[in-house]
Amino acid sequence: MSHAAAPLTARGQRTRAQLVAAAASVFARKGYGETSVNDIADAAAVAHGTFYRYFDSKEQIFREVASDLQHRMIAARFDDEPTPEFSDPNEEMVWRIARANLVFLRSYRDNADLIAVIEQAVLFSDELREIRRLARAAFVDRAQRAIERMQARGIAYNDVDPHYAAHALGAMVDRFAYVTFVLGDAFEIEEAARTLGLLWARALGIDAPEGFPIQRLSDALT
Amino acid sequence: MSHAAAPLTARGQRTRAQLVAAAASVFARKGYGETSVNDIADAAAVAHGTFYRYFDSKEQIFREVASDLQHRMIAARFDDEPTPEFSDPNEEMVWRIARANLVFLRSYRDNADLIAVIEQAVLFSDELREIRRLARAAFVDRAQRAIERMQARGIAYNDVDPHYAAHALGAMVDRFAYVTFVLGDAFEIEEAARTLGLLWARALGIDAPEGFPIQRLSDALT
Amino acid sequence: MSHAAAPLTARGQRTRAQLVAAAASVFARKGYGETSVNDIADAAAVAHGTFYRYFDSKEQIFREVASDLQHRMIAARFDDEPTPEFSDPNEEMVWRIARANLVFLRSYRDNADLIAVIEQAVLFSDELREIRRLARAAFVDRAQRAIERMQARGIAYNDVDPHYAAHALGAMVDRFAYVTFVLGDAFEIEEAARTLGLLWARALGIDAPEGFPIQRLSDALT
Amino acid sequence: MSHAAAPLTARGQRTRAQLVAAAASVFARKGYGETSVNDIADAAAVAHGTFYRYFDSKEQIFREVASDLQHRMIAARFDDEPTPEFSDPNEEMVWRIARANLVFLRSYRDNADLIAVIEQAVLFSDELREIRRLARAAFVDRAQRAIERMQARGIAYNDVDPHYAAHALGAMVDRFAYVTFVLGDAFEIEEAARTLGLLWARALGIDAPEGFPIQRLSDALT
DNA sequence: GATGAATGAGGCTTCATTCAT
DNA sequence: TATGAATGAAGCCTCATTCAT
Repeated sequence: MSHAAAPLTARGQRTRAQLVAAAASVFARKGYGETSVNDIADAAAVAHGTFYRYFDSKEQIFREVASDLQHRMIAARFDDEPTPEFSDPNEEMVWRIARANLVFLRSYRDNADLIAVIEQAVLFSDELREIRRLARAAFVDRAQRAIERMQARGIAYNDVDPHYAAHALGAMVDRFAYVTFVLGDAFEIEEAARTLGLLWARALGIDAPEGFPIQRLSDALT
Repeated sequence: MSHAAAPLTARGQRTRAQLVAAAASVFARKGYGETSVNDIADAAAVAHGTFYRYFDSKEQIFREVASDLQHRMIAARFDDEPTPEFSDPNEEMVWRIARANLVFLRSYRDNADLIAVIEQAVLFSDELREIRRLARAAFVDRAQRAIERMQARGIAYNDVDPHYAAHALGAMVDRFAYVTFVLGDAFEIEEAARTLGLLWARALGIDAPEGFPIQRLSDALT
Repeated sequence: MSHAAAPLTARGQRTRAQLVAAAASVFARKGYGETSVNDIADAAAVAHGTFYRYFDSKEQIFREVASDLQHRMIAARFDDEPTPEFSDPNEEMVWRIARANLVFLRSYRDNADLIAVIEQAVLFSDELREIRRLARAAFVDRAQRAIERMQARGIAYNDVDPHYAAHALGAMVDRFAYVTFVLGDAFEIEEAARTLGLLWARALGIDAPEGFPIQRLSDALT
Repeated sequence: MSHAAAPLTARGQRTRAQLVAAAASVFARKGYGETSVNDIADAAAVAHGTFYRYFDSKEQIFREVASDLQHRMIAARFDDEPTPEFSDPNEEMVWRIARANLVFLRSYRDNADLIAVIEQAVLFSDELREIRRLARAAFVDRAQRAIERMQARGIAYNDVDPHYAAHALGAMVDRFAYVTFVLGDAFEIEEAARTLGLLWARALGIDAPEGFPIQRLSDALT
């Protein structure tokens, strides 16, 4: 807070950005607890004290790093690509779901180390927990509204609460990504996106008969 | 060096057990990083130095605490209750799934604080990660085999890989519990078990028509 | 290196004066040790680095602030008001002494915070100690000469060394002011001046019989 | 506070005492601000961390050192020596006052360095200021009661408030000692005690004619 | 003249671990 | 077996001072 207000010169902004980038890298590599302010300053190639010109504490820079990542993750998840033409609307829906999953899995994979550290830190920072909750909510709310629309149109079963269902299915993808990219279980990413898409769609009651072709999915995103 | 092998007197065993119990309590309350050996010794009402007669390090006692919990969680998940009679086999299947979820959610809830800490610690201990992986595998393997049986009997769709599917659905329940009990999002536990059960069954293709009654579930488990 | 000699532009003089004023205020409020160069620069509304264009160190500006105050204190102590007419020369003498005390107590009160800080700093700066010694000497010498005159005229006892006595009585007033205005013991300022005046006069042997009226003192100084 | 309750073994008590002694010595030599915990630990010949087993902070050990000294000073001031026989009661009174001053000056001299540091620190520690106030009060109250008795018996003038007078005269001695032993002005200690005694007595109105012999004072105390 | 960025020495404190009793 | 004293590495943070613009 003491530093938030200071308008910075170009040089100052550069140094600050170096620190943030360095912090992201070091946090991802060593985790929150094992990272010292010294490590960050070293990685940014500035003197120890310089760190404190821009941040009050290790926790503060971590919040910034975490917040940045959340925003990038949300942006990635919402950044729609053009949808190819489908004759069958259900097919299109499954395609959309699977594609969203693929996008998410890819951006998760690209940031897995840092995500893992944030996941860890969420437990001892209320502020971070709130940031994380908002990021989750942004995604879950969207899914929830989609489910509500499908229920209204009779495409999805009406006997599940859209809020619960959206949370559960979001949790499925989220945790699958965690297990895959953080804990290192071996899954193939396109196959995972296809499977998650089918499970998700069918769980809601969307008619997605066996043998559904998901091939065009990866084609479209390569 | 390693204290594991030393045979202990009755008094020694008592002291050791005190330490483990105290550690579980303190870790749950303060997290791994914030817990000091001093805290544990204090909580166990033994002198600081006594700790090191029984454990080589803070990490070692944590592994023991974590391992204990995993075993209890696995045991809870597998500890089958008698199944009521069902005329419809699909209904029975959904009932089994939902009940398993309920059992899991309840044992998760009862240990949420400690689970959270373990989840955290998994990231900086290979050994802990392995313990966690095994616990997950025990559950996922079982689910996988169940899916394989259902696929073989034509109850479940054959176009998803049972391994992927089992992982994904396990992840769904796991993460849902985490969000609910650790991060504190407000979900009602029986409703969650019912929803997760339906999503799980339908995702695989099990015919679970709308309005499926799950009432008997909570009856059976109260 | 030394900035004292540099001739300054009008703007420079203004900045320098701002720094000195700001320093006096901050030192008074926070003490020497707790005041940082940053605090001073902030209070003067100049950039951090600007400070070092005018002063070599925190100690240097403090010496200037302290020295300024000493000079003002000395000036106040010597700045004679017109003496009212007295028929009794002893009465006049007590009046003079009491009035000098009152003047001193008042100027002490008005600068108590800063005086306190200087008192503190005297201990770790030889230069400051010397300034302080000179200020004290200016006052003590005057008192000493007055005592010598009174002894010569047979008004005061001759069996005390004027130097010792002047020091002791000066110390009395000085320390009384410190206890009152710095440490915060509750004394009423006019009553204190009256008491100190009587004690001072009688200590030297000046005939100041009981019930000496000091009323005109406060009248004259209001 | 965290350490106050711990009962210490003999070895622990030894170490603690070493630290206190070392601290007194270092504080006296370097002042409060310039003394680091490291300095104290070094002087006590213990490891840095050992300090924190016994004290929470530099401030805490300083309070203990200061408090110890105050108690010793008070004890010295009150520790009465046998009074020689006097034919003249006024002479005896002056003798008592002068002797008290001499005792005080001597114990001040023996601890001047540390007293100076405490005087300094009083300004930024409320707790210390309170300790100091109590020590002063103990002395002033005694003097005040003595003055009241003398006024009642008609030995002292009744037109000064005993509380003000006691404070003022106490301040005189206190500050004289400070100037002499801390700031280093050159005064001879027995002569100072004699002068202070005469000034004190005469200030109150005690009849102490010129040429009062104080010789027996130093004889009695050597 | 003024700015604010950068430096790095130095202080405080914690705590996992070892040791003497 | 238990105790609690001792250790010292390691981390966080401040701030007087210098430097480039």
